[in-house]
Amino acid sequence: MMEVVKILLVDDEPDILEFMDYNLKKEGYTVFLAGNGLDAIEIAEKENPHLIILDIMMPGMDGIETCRELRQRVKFKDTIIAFLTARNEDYSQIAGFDVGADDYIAKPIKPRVLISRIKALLRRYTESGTAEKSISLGSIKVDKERYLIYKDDKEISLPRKEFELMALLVSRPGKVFKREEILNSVWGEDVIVGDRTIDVHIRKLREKLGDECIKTLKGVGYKFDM
Amino acid sequence: MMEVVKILLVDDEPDILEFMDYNLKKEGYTVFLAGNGLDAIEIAEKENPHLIILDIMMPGMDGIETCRELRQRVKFKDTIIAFLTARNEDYSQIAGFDVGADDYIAKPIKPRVLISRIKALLRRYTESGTAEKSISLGSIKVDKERYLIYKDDKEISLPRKEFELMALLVSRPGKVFKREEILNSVWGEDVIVGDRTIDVHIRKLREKLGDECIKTLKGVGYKFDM
DNA sequence: GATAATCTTAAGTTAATCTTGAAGTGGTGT
DNA sequence: ACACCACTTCAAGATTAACTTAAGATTATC
Repeated sequence: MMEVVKILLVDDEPDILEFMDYNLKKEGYTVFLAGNGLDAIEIAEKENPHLIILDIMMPGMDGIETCRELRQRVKFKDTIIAFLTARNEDYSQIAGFDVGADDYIAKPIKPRVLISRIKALLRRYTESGTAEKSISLGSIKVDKERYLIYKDDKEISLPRKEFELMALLVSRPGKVFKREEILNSVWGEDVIVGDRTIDVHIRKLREKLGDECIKTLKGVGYKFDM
Repeated sequence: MMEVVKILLVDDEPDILEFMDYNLKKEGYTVFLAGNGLDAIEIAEKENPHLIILDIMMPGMDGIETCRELRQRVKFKDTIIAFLTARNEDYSQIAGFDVGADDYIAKPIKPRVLISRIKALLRRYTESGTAEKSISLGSIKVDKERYLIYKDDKEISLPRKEFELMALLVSRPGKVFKREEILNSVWGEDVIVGDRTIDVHIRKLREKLGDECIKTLKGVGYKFDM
């Protein structure tokens, strides 16, 4: 199960933000707020929300534009994006779906309807199995289904052991994995390989993904950290 | 593309049925009509519609009840069911999602919104790759009904195993299928065949469809990718 | 039942990936 | 400053999985 569900709300009207924020927090969601499209993208980049709710009508970059912008980054390929729309905005709704939105929610918002919709969206997300299949952190995304790493939207294909090692490190960012732990999960309990093997694989990863992201803790192990 | 899309409309008000019928037929959908829940189930059983739009408020068996009834049959597990709901029917909407509905559409219905919603629903269906009859990607199209592959509009006929293997890979483009998974879905759980068998079938596919489209991930499996 | 098509296997070949040892680097403690 | 230790780096060699081919087994078709 998903531990913490992060939702990013984007609307230029503070009242609406506050209202939704209140209702969603009450349900136990972690909520982030943005008042415009640019802020939204920035926060999304940092927080990797599971769901983004975008108001269509906003000054500056509108919801549709923001959505298009988000969808261009692989990182948000699997993020659920829903539009918030005032009644009678026929055209916007149509354009919205073409831009890759997953749903739209009509204003005025009724709390129970809102919650119900969000649950439905998240359920769909979880069921499609996307959740556990890919993890993204900062500019790096690990897609276990495709066996691909994305770095700054560039696709990087890694050999099996390297990929599995990477996936392990990324699975708990910041956690230090002892060499012992790494051996057990990537190589298996009973496989005997020398210590150099890990080093070399780490080196290959650093070569391909940049030196910064994997840190060495001398005498302890390695950790993934941005 | 899906050849014929069948939609079943269920409402007790003939005006609404006629109105939606007109608009959907204009878009090229094949439409069936039912005036109540029982008829709806009967027609659904016979026609296997891709999408069922149910009015919530109906005399006798209401939309929610009908939906629950439909969802109990495996046959309709993957059918998209949407509710038609009058404004302010808060409670109904919530109950609707719990019953396994995929969306709801608010009355009064506006043609463009209706069409847009339906397209979005069908797209979601297509993308999740559920019970697809034909899938096309780039220059390749797989028609499961006719057991045919088209490449650049050229018809290619494949032997059964080859076709099924191809269909499996194409069903989730980009996903890496492990040899184990391939064996289970193409050959069956309990059939024992050597590992080389898969290789050979893959080779045959590459021979006929070009080397590029099926990629090998050594030690993991194969994936279809354009 | 004969013929053709398809499927499976075995064997040799090729290529990607993994592993290792040796030499290099840098920090730490005495 | 020296020695030690753990990690890094490199490149050679080992290993493993996949490719290829052809032949035999099986299945469908007439």
